[in-house]
Formats: sequence, C-alpha cells, structure tokens
Amino acid sequence: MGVTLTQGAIEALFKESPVNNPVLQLLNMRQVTSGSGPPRFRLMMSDGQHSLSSFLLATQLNHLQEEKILAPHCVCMVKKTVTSLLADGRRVIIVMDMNVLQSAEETDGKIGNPTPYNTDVVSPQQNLVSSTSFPSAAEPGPSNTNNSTGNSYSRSRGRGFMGKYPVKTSPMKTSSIKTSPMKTSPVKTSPMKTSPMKTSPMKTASMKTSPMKTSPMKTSPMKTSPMKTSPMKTSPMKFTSTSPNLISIANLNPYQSKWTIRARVTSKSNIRTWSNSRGEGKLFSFEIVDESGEIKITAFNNEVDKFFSLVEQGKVYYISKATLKVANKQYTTLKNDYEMTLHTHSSIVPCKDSEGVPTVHCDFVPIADLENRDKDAIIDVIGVCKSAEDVSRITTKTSREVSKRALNLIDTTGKVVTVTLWGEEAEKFDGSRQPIVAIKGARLSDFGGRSLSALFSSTIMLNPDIPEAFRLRAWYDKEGHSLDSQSLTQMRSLGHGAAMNWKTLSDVKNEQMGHGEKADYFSCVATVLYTRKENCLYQACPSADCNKKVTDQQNGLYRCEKCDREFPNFKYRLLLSANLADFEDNQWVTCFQETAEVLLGHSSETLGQLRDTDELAFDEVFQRVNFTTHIFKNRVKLETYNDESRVKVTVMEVQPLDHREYSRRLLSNIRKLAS
DNA sequence: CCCCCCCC
Repeated sequence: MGVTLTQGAIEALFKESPVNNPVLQLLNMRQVTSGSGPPRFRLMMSDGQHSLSSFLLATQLNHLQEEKILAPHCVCMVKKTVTSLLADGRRVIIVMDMNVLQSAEETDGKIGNPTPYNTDVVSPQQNLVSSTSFPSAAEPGPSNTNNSTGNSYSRSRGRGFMGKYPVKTSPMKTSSIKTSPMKTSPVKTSPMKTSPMKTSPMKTASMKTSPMKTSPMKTSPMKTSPMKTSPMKTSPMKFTSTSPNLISIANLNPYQSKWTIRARVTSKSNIRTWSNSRGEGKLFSFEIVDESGEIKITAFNNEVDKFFSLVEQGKVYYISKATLKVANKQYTTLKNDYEMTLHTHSSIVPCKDSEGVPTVHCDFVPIADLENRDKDAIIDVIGVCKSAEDVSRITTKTSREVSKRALNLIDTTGKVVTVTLWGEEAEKFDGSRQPIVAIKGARLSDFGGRSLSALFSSTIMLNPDIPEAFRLRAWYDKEGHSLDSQSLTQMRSLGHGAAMNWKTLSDVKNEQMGHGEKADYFSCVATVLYTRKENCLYQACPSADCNKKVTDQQNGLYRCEKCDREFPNFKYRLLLSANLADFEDNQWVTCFQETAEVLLGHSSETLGQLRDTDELAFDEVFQRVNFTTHIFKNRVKLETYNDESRVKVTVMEVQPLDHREYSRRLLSNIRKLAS
C-alpha cells in the first residue's frame, strides 16, 4: 500500500516540534483506568523509526475505538495533538484529531522496525539555552536522542503501561538535522516576549530555519537535539509553574493546564452578584482576543477582588492557570468551544509589549445597510449621536428595574438608527456634545423597522481614536449636521405603527386631550407655519446634566443658580415655539433642544454662533423651516397659570415625513375603511 | 459557581 510513515514524527510530537499531519501506525491500544468519566484509551504509535506509548486518545475520538476503526496496525494521520504533563512528570500526547488512512486489515502488520523512543533524555546543556529561542523549527528527522549525553534512560518514573523497552542507539543521519537559531546566553530575556505567533506550531512549521549562531553546539552538531532549541517546552524539569509555555487561545483546551496566553481584553462586565439554591456570590467576566481567537473569562468572589481592577478593557495581559470548560453556547456569541474560569492560582499579568496582539477590531455596518441585515444579528455600528433620550427606568417582564436610554445615531449614509443602552451605560451616557458613538457587538432588532440594542457583552466607545470616528466627525461638522429632514426623508417609515396615537390637531382639542391628571400623547402630520426665532436660544449652564439658564455677570462669567456656580462659558440651548397646522386647525407647540435641532437642521451651538455672527443666515434657517411637513410626536397637558388654563403641547420627537410612504399608508387605510 | 441582554 502507498502509505509512508512520517519518520521522526514521534520525536517531533514528543518535543512539540512542528510536524504537519504526521502519518503514524498504531501498534497497540489499551484502555486506561479513569475515574467516573468516559473510558480513556492509550495508544502506542510508531513512525516506522520510533514507537511511543505516551499517546492518549481524546475522548471525543473514542468513537474511533468503539467503531473498531482504530485497531492495532492501522495507519493514521494525526492532525492535532496537545501535550500534557502528568503530576508525576510524565508527558502525555493527547490526540485531539486523527484520521485512519488505512485499516489494520489493509496493512500488512507492523511497518518497519521501530525502536521505543527514549523519553528520558534531559541534557544539562538544555538549561543553558536561551528560552527566547523559538520553538524548534527543526523538521522531524532521525532521532539523535540516544543516550550519548550519558543520561540514563532507565531512570524509571513508572512510565509505560505497556512496559519498558530497551533503547537502542539508532544511527544518525546528520543531513536532515536542522536547527533553529540559538542564542548562547542563558535565560535572560523573559520568555514571555515570545510572540504567540511564534509558538504556534502551525505557523512555525513553515518558518525557515537559519544557520546556527555561535553556540557550544556548533562544534558538535551531532549532539544538537531539536529539544535544546525549546527547552521550556521539552524539559519536564523546567516545566514549572513559572514556565510561560505561551500558546494561542485557539489551542487552549481542557486537557492541558500548563500554559500562558497573551491576549487583549475586548470587553469587561461589571461586578454582579447572584443568589440561588446553589449559593450566592459575585462575579465579573471579560472577553479576550489574540491573533488566533477569542475566549470569555469569568472570575468569582475572591478572584473578583483580585482581578477586577487589574483587568482593563483594551489592555494586554499574560494569563495562565485558569480552568477551561466547555462553553455554554446558549450564553455566548464568542467563537470558542471553551470558556475560562479563574481560580486561586490563576495569574494575570499586564503585558507592555502588545505587538502582534490584535486590537479591538470592529466591522462597522453602515446604518443604511442595517435594513438588509437579519434580526438578532450581532453587529458593530458607528455614528454621530445626533440626539439622545434622557435616561429612564423601566420594569422588565421579570419585575426587575433597569435604566435605559435610546440614542439616535447617524452616519454618512444619512440614515439614523436608534440604539438602546442599558443599565449603567444608559445612566452615564452623555450625549450633550453629539459624540461619536461606536458600539461593538450590538444586537439588531426589528422593532420600529430596525433598531439596535446594546448587550452586556457590547463594547461602547465614545469618540474613539479611530479613523472612522475622525471621518464621521469631519463629515458631520461639515455637512451631516445640516442634513435635515429632506435627506433623512428616505430613511424611516411612518413612525412606530401601532404605537402611534394618530390625531388631527382638531381631535386634540375636541377630545380635550391633556385635560386629565396625566399628560396625553399623540402623533400628527403637520406643517410648520411659523417659528419664533426671537428668544429661541438661551445661554445655559455648561455642566453636563444641567440645562438651566445662566445669568451673564457682565464680567466674563455666567452664573448658574441651580449649580450655585459661576462659569467662564455657557452652552446654547434651544426652546423654540412653532405654529403647526394641519388641514383643520393649528396649534402652538414647544420644541426643546433635541427636537428644535432636528426641526431647524442645525445644532444649538451652530445656531448660537450664526445668530451672533451672521444674522441673515440665521434668519434663513427659520425661513427654510416654514412650510415643511413632518411627523410630530407630542405630549399634551393642561397647565394653569394664575387661574388661566391652557393646553400646552410639547414636541417629543420630530420625524421626517416620507411622502411616498405616507401616501402608501393612507391608501391602504382608505381601502380598509372602504371594505 | 453566572447565564441578566430587558422597554416601547
């Protein structure tokens, strides 16, 4: 048959040297005593040159044994392994993935005359080799790990369930020995500096080896073992708790516990507490990424105290000694089968050299494109926060109280989308200066057409230092801000359907809306007849959450009575009176800041400047809004001043009227009424 | 060991 075993692969696998999909023959297989879990199978494999019984079949491959696909003398391609060190120092190679290329029946017995691979050789020289050297890039070749170092292979540590084997010195073929660069200095540089890229076998496998640099080995290359090029990984003696054994996130698995990863925190939760039948406690979780993948990490109780403040979003850390467990896919959007739990001995160390560790990456979806995305999609979005609701408290179906705040984001597509923030994110959000808001991992909902909701795992960034943000800011300041109703016209359909309480202005009067104890709300389609530009701007307190009018002290300072402070500056706020008309009636309404800005198509700051510098242009803004038609969502309430009652209508939201959509809906309603 | 992702 046409199978060729990959000579040298046994040694390479044992030493974790790169070897790509080696072809090995199974010589023997035995079930080992395991605890309560599934049966475990130990394999003796051969590369035709060496045999080794330190292989353990990962339980997910047990079916190969059960289906009798794996039988002695079958030939396999070993596609993924991890090595693990047992408590007694023995090294085990766990076969995570393999294919049987040729069945036992098809194979004519044992191939070649393999000798048991000697796993005991530890050269004293190895400890002198700099651990900064890369994992060996040596290709699997003939073994040179005979006992020429003088170490006794017979130092038994109880290894070998199939018994011990005499080790014969095999002839060496020097031609195929390749070594990776070695440094002569002892361990000086932190092995942590080694990039995970470089430790990934898949990547190093293709690395070209370079000639050895000055080294004691130079004079006797024959003695150079690939082992020596990556002592940290190959010497059980050095395989201590401080060993970095830097691996990538994609290579993490529950079978291996001695590792360090280097990764960047992409999101971090707040501390939460829980209390249920199984107990109570507190926890926080965070998500990390490296060049290979991502994973979620959770810290409980003591580990919360230990790590919460250390872990910062965006920073890079070395992380080691955490427990891997199978992720519950129900609760995560991360692409990883596992997740991590920190424990007493877990270590998280900030890493200054973050080179090669991906920064938080966003795939921003243009707002206009959200229309074409599926409901529940997790997407990244960036836009200018054109307006924001005040924070409010809502009660969930499960009677929990939570804060929420909706933002309206606009991007260069000219479309606006509403994003809802929750909890603390909603409370602390300040949209007063129309920040650029980038959200990684928001969920798309079909509410009101298309809207977004932040999740616990979302990362919300205000004015992030990224090119997209700079571009958006420039666009918004130049043209986006004045992109008024007309260009937004294409964007939204007529309001929120059933949620809208459509009234004509005469309905509002005839039904005595707002006369009750609580305010009433209605929506109408109306045309602006007139806006009062006089006194529409006032000088307001510049502090974030205070919009009170300030008094000009005439000394360059502005006093806010509410804050009881004087400020060197103020912000302009809008309080605009407008007269709206529909086919039957008209009504004076009040537009505060956000709605006035939408209606006028300019920010209050721009209008303030305009008024102070270019009165003609300022007037024109108001001229242009006359006879424009919009959807107004209003609050109506009867108010009494000095025994005189009158209905006060406040505009809560101004939406552009899409005339085509309006006609379509009107027509559909007429048909319904006619039938 | 959590696992809440909400409201209109």
